Amino acid sequence: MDQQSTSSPPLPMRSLRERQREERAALILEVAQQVFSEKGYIETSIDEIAARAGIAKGTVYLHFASKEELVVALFEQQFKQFLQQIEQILGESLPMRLRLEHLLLDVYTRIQAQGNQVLIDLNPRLGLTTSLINKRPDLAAYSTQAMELISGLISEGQSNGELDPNVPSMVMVASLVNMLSPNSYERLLTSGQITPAELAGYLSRSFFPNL
Amino acid sequence: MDQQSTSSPPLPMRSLRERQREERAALILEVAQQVFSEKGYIETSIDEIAARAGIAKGTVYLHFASKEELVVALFEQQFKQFLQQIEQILGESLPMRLRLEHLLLDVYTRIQAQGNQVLIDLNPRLGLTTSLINKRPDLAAYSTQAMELISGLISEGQSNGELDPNVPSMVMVASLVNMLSPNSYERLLTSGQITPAELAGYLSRSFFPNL
Amino acid sequence: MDQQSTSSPPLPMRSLRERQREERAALILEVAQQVFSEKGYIETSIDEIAARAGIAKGTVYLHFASKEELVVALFEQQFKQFLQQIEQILGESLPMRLRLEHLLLDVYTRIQAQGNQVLIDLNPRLGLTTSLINKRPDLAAYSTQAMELISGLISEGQSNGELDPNVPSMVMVASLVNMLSPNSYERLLTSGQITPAELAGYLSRSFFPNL
Amino acid sequence: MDQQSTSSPPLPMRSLRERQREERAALILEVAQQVFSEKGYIETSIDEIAARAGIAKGTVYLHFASKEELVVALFEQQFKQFLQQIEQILGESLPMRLRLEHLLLDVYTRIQAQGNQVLIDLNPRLGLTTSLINKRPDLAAYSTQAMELISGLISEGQSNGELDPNVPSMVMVASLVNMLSPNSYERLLTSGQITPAELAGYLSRSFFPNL
DNA sequence: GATGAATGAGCGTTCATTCAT
DNA sequence: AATGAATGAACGCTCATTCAT
Repeated sequence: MDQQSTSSPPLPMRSLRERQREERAALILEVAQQVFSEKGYIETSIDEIAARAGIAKGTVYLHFASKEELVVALFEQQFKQFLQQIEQILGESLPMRLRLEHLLLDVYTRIQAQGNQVLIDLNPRLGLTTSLINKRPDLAAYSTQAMELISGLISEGQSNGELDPNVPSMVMVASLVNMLSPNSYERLLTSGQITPAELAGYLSRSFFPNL
Repeated sequence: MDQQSTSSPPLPMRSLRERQREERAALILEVAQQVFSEKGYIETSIDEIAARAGIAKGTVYLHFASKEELVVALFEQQFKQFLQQIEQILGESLPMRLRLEHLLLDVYTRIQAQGNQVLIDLNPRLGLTTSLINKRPDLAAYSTQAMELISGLISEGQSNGELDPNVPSMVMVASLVNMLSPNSYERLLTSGQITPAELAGYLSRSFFPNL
Repeated sequence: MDQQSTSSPPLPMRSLRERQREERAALILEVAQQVFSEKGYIETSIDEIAARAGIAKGTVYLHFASKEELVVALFEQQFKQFLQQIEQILGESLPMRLRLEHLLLDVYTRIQAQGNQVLIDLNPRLGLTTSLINKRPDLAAYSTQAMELISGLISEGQSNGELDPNVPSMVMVASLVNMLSPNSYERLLTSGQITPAELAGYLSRSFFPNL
Repeated sequence: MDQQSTSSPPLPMRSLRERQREERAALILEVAQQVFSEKGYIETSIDEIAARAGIAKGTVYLHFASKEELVVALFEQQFKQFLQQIEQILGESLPMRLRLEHLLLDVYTRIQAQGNQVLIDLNPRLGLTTSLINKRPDLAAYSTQAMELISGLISEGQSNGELDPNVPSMVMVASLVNMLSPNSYERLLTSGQITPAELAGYLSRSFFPNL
């Protein structure tokens, strides 16, 4: 009666299981994100992630082979989302300045809402150590891709006169990236001293002094 | 009669031992700086610091009461140097813009030479955890002092027209601090893509768009 | 529908695990008692307890949060047993002398069988340090309770003429407590030179010289 | 002038040095006694002994080969004193009861003045562990010698009718030894609830119920 | 002889990972 | 699949002992 598993349609069964599996993985990632943000990579224990997710410690290992794999999966998921966001915003048919401002606004809004989750640069705020980063050079590809998107935007701005062509684009890119993985900005935002829109506006102006 | 019998100066003896002591402490700090920079606070073991310094583990504890005291001593030493540097540069009788440029140049030169050691804000790059920082609220005083110096510079620039008074000074301070505890800039500098002077010049210009 | 699917009793499962858990804890306590008795608190290492129990060091910490908690748990377990024993014996409807003799007999029988485990007074034989004892003033309550029980017995004996009312009761209590946390008596017993019954009889007689 | 050491009379020189040496050793023993009494053997560090004696740590090792040798020397010194004291008191031409009372009075007076220093039985109060004691079986000889002295006294009392001959002498010896390495008695004395003379009197009476 | 800096074995404790159930 | 008890390597720190000065 209860052992009929092999004969009935395996597909729905499978996909149900698979869906459940994915939900579990997503839950773990979500909880992991929170705990990593709060405590940093090293001080976060698998125990705490499991406890907050309401599952057993061993279950985490059914989905992620190690703590390192877990943080890498999290990084990839978030970076992919971030890349999509950049691509979408940069693809809008707006003047370059407005697209930049949109991007900053978006990032800062999220930071104010839930702390910095952008993880650009394998966000050092997470306490990711150089040694871990060195173990996964493949992850640099994401960073590169983001840099290229931003580079393209900068170049575009320099060709059409919106940006000063005398500043090397790599400096502009670096400045922008710095604005996106912010240290001191975060404090301004989370302390409520300034709104994301205001901050985005002011910083955008420093990119477009003449506008 | 029986106490000053040797007639030779007892001071050199003392100062020799003391000098050796200080050299040891300096060596430990130097090695600790390196390892903390490479691996972050938590992943750095006293064992490794001792091994790299060529001394025994116990010897570290003759100079620093705990790992925490070690990192705090390191932070204080570096921050004091940094504050002196800021004070000296900001006190020069130069237009505000040149003093700013000088400060950036100085910081970037050091970063290029030896990696970021400025540690502004209990540099999260070291992986210093919130819990550690909360245990030593006294250290926040250093940060405050630096912020005030920078704040003063910004205000001065806004009053004499060198800086745009319409941007809130706290945003300008945050931008400047961000430039001083640099994420992406570091890569540009250590990879040799740009010189400190160039970078300082370009970034300064973003503060003074009209000059 | 989906939760009680297995139809078999979930309780046995639970209680099985719980039983195993308790057995482990009991095993650890038992081994700890032995090692503490042999070496004293400070010289006993968790490593040795684990090794003798045939488990890993970490496993000890699944049951007791720290070495201190372990010794406290051991103390409480034994003192509770001891208090129950005193209360039961003192509650018997026998002449005071016989109850006293019964108590001594009981204690000495246990000492002969397994060494002194009474731990009265946070037994200094364990090498429990003053600093540890000071950290847990709550444990003094056990001692107080035992002293009060014994005090009551002595007072009773003095009122009904079984004991000499001219000796201050505190001296009698101290003498009796000394008999219960015995130094030299232990040697007599464990060396087999005397039986518990004989020792109890003789000592009882020194309390009741006229009977 | 100051290098005439080899030609002049070496004897006084030697004995001076020797006397100084012995004074140093005595000082160390004295301080060690204090610290061991306060903290127990294991929690006492050579560092603290040296510091309290006002000498360098290494100097302790010029006089005692190890921490264990130090505590053994201390034990021997004190036990020898104690044996002398027993011998002297027991040799007095007094009725046995008064000699016993004298002995108890003497021991309790010292306990009240400075805590228990008798160290009988390698006093477990010092936290001396069985393992240490087992390493030095030779020390048992002191204990044996004291037991024999006390045994003689007891036998004498039993032959001349002062003590009940029906109680085996070993029980009486054990009781007496228990009184001399006192646990609960110490509290009575140091808290001032009773004087040494009173305590000695009451306990003596329990040995001589009919007097 | 005296010093005290240096040593390094050893301890209590944590936690990523494994595995029997 | 899910559990969570068990594991054991690794860490921060202590302190008896040694040894260059």
